[in-house]
Order: sequence, then structure tokens, then C-alpha cells
Amino acid sequence: MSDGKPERGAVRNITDLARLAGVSPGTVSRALAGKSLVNTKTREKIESLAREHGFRPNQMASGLRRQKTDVIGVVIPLGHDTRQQISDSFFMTLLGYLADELTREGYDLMLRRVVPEEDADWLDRFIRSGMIDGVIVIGQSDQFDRIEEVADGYRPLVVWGNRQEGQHHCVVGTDNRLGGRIATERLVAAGARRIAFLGDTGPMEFAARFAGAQDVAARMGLPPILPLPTHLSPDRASEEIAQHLAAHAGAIDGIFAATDTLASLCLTELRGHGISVPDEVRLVGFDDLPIARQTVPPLTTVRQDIAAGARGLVDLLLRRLAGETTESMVLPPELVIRATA
Amino acid sequence: MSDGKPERGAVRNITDLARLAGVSPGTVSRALAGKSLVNTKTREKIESLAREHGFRPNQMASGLRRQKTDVIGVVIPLGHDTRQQISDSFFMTLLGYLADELTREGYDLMLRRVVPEEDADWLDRFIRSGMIDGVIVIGQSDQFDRIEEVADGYRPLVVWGNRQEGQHHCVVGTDNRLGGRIATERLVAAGARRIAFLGDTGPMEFAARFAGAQDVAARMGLPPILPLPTHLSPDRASEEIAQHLAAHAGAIDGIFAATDTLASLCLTELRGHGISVPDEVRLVGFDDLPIARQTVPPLTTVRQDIAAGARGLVDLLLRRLAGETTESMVLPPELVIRATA
DNA sequence: GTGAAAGCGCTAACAC
DNA sequence: GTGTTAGCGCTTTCAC
Repeated sequence: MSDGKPERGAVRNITDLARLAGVSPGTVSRALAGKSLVNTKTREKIESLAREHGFRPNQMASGLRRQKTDVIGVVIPLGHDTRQQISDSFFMTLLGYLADELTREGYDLMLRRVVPEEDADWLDRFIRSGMIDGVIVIGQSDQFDRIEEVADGYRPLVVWGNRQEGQHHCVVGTDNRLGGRIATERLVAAGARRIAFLGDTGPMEFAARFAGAQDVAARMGLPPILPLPTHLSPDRASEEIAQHLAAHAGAIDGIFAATDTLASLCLTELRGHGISVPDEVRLVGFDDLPIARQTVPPLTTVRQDIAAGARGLVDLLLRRLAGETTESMVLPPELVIRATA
Repeated sequence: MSDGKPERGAVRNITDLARLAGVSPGTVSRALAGKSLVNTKTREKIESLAREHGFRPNQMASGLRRQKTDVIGVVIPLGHDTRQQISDSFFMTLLGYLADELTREGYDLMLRRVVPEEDADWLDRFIRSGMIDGVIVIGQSDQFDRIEEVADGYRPLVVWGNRQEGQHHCVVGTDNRLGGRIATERLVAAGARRIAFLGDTGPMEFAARFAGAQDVAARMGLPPILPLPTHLSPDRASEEIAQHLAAHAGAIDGIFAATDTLASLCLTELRGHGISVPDEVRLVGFDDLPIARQTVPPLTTVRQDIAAGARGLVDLLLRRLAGETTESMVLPPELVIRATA
């Protein structure tokens, strides 16, 4: 090391640095943490030494001592449709915004994807791992009850999903039932009367959208909404949509798709079957993902404000972390009229 | 606590549990870690006690002691197009697969999105945080040199990106230059001669795709490839594409788009300008994202095997973690012919 | 303003 | 097979 380059890596901990600076470990800790009183010259010396050696305090040790990790866990339960649901566009977009928001607030993000069927204890395990200060669950999937169980005993938990009457856990999400109504009203306004709901009605969010559609059908005296269940993975969904279309050709003149992804696939299949949109069949999606603008014709859909959702999740979580009790946050859906209905 | 429910949370650490079980902390540690010799009855007793109290060893403490966290850092540098590039479909899909692979191998995933312009020290800071055993960088962005600097001194680092002659860091990625050739050859085969490259040529991967296109143009004696730079965010890109189209209408008969996302936007704009695809202009994308099948007409593109990429990244990282020296991994691109060229 | 010392919760080497 | 003990690297009283 005679070339004058700093010998990086030689400083393994705060004690090494303290020795170099000729002070005690405690002082180094104080200086690097940026708080408490430390003599300006001492601080500068320690900081320059740290920079020179590329030293940074070990966050695990710090976390252990402070009982705070500055890491937030984000978990995606893969309940209904096990594989690769994590690549679902909506959740991934939400995740992107969450990463932005958490970073801004000085937190790191620990991502975990779990299959509840294989690991019943997924939430508790994560919470008690000692690695995270709080948890954000993306999507209730079919795990509503398990989340409820845990929520009473663990404060810093916020969930993206659907709000249920009287639930205990703090949730952020769109008013799915209202969204379902809005979508269906639009279909009716565009001339549809025999309306189908495309998608699995199992997950809470989807069930609520379906219920909203049923509300409108009942109120307007339309025939009951026809459920056309599908999986979420594009491959299987396309096939299932084709089958539904073959089975119900001519019997429906409006489709409310549970997501834009499904709506887009549906549009492709409709074209394949020579069914014109919106003349013969009207179509409304849900989410307003970027793809909704690019379908042919562009997709009429119900917009969820993902950025606002992410902000809400992080904001509520931080407040709960600070000891506040928080209400759930319900975001208003917004109809975006394009060309399919 | 008279109702017989286990008093959860009362057991805060391994010592508490040891007291309850009438053994020493060391034995509890051994029993819960599942290794070393522990009497079967003792082990069962400890395990049932742990279950009853919902106790789980603190991973931070364990990590500190073992000098191993079982967490892999995944970092997405946002270099070229700062905001929201994290929601780029390709990266997010890769991230999903990475989460799957890492989970399978027993690792947790710590996600960090960084803006190198704001934080020159992003990689070093992450590595030295003490929170992760290794790092996967998703996308070299414009940070090739910084990654190179760090790579020599830090083994467990693997990068998704483009391979350069003689580079030091271990990279997994598609042969982008070859992909560019394949795409361009297809355009030519479909009748194009005046070819444009749509997208920023700054990022390494894109530069290589562009270079591949230039290879073919040179070899075949075509006019030079016309670069049509864009941003990656859909809003700005659409606008820029429209401007390019207006400026070069009639002067180009083939477009190689840097990504499927850009190709899809381009298709929309082409339609808007009344330019027929593939008759007047041929179009080839890159990635083979799900959207490529759903454009109208369906997109001819160059497929990257994202799942294989994720597997490669994790595999190489684990081997480097085990002390092996590994070569980079170059994946073959594959032409997927649909209807735009 | 700084040093000394205790300890966060865990694991592993060493006894027995 | 189990107990004891010494830290992992850091923060934070409590002295001075």
C-alpha cells in the first residue's frame, strides 16, 4: 500500500475507525450517526477517514441495538393463482411506487412472495423475523382471515385490498364495488343489457367489483350478470375466454372485465371471433394500466390511482409505526371513457 | 390470560424460551436451527413451545453472529430516465422471477431503487450496509464504470446487462448485438431497406442492439440506420414517436424498436398516421413481453428468456457466494415472427 | 465533548 | 447431548 491509495476494506468496524481517528468507538458512532454533540473537528476527521476507507456502519448491528431496522417488509401472497401472479402488472406497478415512497422516507424494502397454501404461517413468520419494522401486504388474495387474526396483535401492518364492513386491519384500496357499478353503468349507457363479468370472483377485490355489477343489474331490472371465470395468467385466460365466447356467442352484449389485462386479452379474442367492439359487444376494464391506451380500440376502463395508493400505504404505515391509530383509506375509482364502451 | 390461549409475545428471545423449556439458550438455538445433535424429546419440547408462543429467532441477531444474513440485495439503478423506470415491464418481470428463484434458494430479497446522479456511492453503500450477502444489479444503465470499479473488490456481485469485451464484472444477459442483427435481418427479409432504430442508444443494451442493426446495414449495403431517440416513459415516448414519424414520413420503411413497449407505442402512432404495418413500414420489437402478442397486428419481436436470465443470475451469484469464480452468461436471442414484419 | 462499559439476541467453540 | 461463555458491531447510558 505504498502507492497512496486508501486501503479500503481494512476498516471492518467502528472500533477500527476509532483507533485510526484516535478516539473511542462511542465517539465514532455519534459522529457517523450525525446526532448528539461531537466536536466539529473530531467529526470532520472521522467522516473523512470513513470516506477514505469506504467504511459504513453495519446496519444489522445497529438495528439489533436500536431495535429498529429501517426496513419495511412488502409481501405478496400468491393465493388464488399461485404461479407468476407476482408479475401481474398492477401489483408490480404498485410495488414500483412503493419502492419510491419508502426510499423517500428512508426505508429499505424487503420483498417476499409467499404461497399461503405451502406456508400457513407466512405473515407471522415475516413479522417476527426481526428484520422489518413494519409490513405492507399487497393484495388480500384469499388470506383475509389470516390477516385479520394477526392485525390485532401487530400494529405496523397495512394492506392493499378491499375494505370490508367491520374489519380490523388497516387497508388501502379502491372502492371496488363502486368501481363495479360505474363500469356497469357505462356498459348500460353504451347500450348493453345482457352483461357478463370476466374474471375469477374469488378474490375479494374482484368479488366486490362483481357485486357492484350485480347492484346495477338489479336496480335497472337487467338479467343477472353472467360470471365468466378465468385464471389470471395470460395463457390460460386466453383459452378460457375463447371458450366462454364460443359458449355464449350472441347471448351477451356487454363485458365487464375484472382487470385491464383480461380486457385486453378479451379484445383480442373478440376480434378473433369476428365480434365487433363496441358495436356488438361493449367492453369495460379495470385499473387503467398503460396497456389500456394501446389496445385497438382503446379501452374504456375504471381507473385506480396506483400512485395515490402507494402514498397512502406508506403514509398510514409510518403513522402506525409512530403509534397512531389509523382508519382505512378508500380511494375513489374513476371512469375513463375511451372507445370500447 | 385465563382463557387458555397461549400468551403470545411473552417470549421475546431464545433465553425466555430456554427458561420455559428448562434448558439453556444454546440448546434452544441448536434445536431451532435444526442442526447439531439435540435429544429428540428436548427438540420436540422446544419446538412445540416455540410454536405455542409464536416465537421465531431474530434474524438480525443471527445474521450478526453468523456474518451471513440470507438476504440478497437487488438494485435497480435509474440512470438514463430517472423517474418510474422501475415500472418498466421488462425489469419488473425479471424481478418477479428473481423473487421466485431467491425464495426457492432460501434467500430473502431486499429491493433498492437508486438514482446514481443523486447518490454516486449507491453500490458501495449497499454492499457495505451489512444487510446483504450479495448483490444483483438489474440493468447497467449508465453505471458500467462504477460497477467495474467495485467488482474487483467484491465477489458476490452479478449484473443483468450487456457483456463487453474484457469486462471484470460477472454479467448475465442476452446477446443484444446478435439480437439487433436478427431483428434487422428480419426487417430486410420483409422488404425494408431504409431502417430506423427507435429508442435511446445511450444504455449499453440498446447501444448493442443498435450496433447489431448497423452491422446488417453495412453488410448488406443499405443506407445507415437512422436513430430515433426517445425516452422510456410511455407519455414522452408517444409524443416523440409522433414527431419522428412526422419528420421522416416516407423516408423509412422499417423500424427496429429497442423494446416491445416502444414498439407497441409506435404501432399506435403508425396507425394514427395512417401508415399500414407491415405493408408500408415493417416493425420489429425486442423482449417478447406478453403485450407483443396482443398488439394489432401482433408484434414480430426478439425474445429474451427472462426466466432463464433470472435462474442464471441467482445460480451464478450463489456460486460466487460459495467462492467459485464464474464466467458471464450470454443468452441467445430468438426471433419470434408474428405479423408486423 | 468524550470514554468506558453494558448489552441488543443470537451462535459456536469448548467443556463436561 | 447440553451448559457455559465469548463475542458479532453497534448504540447508549453514565461518568468525568
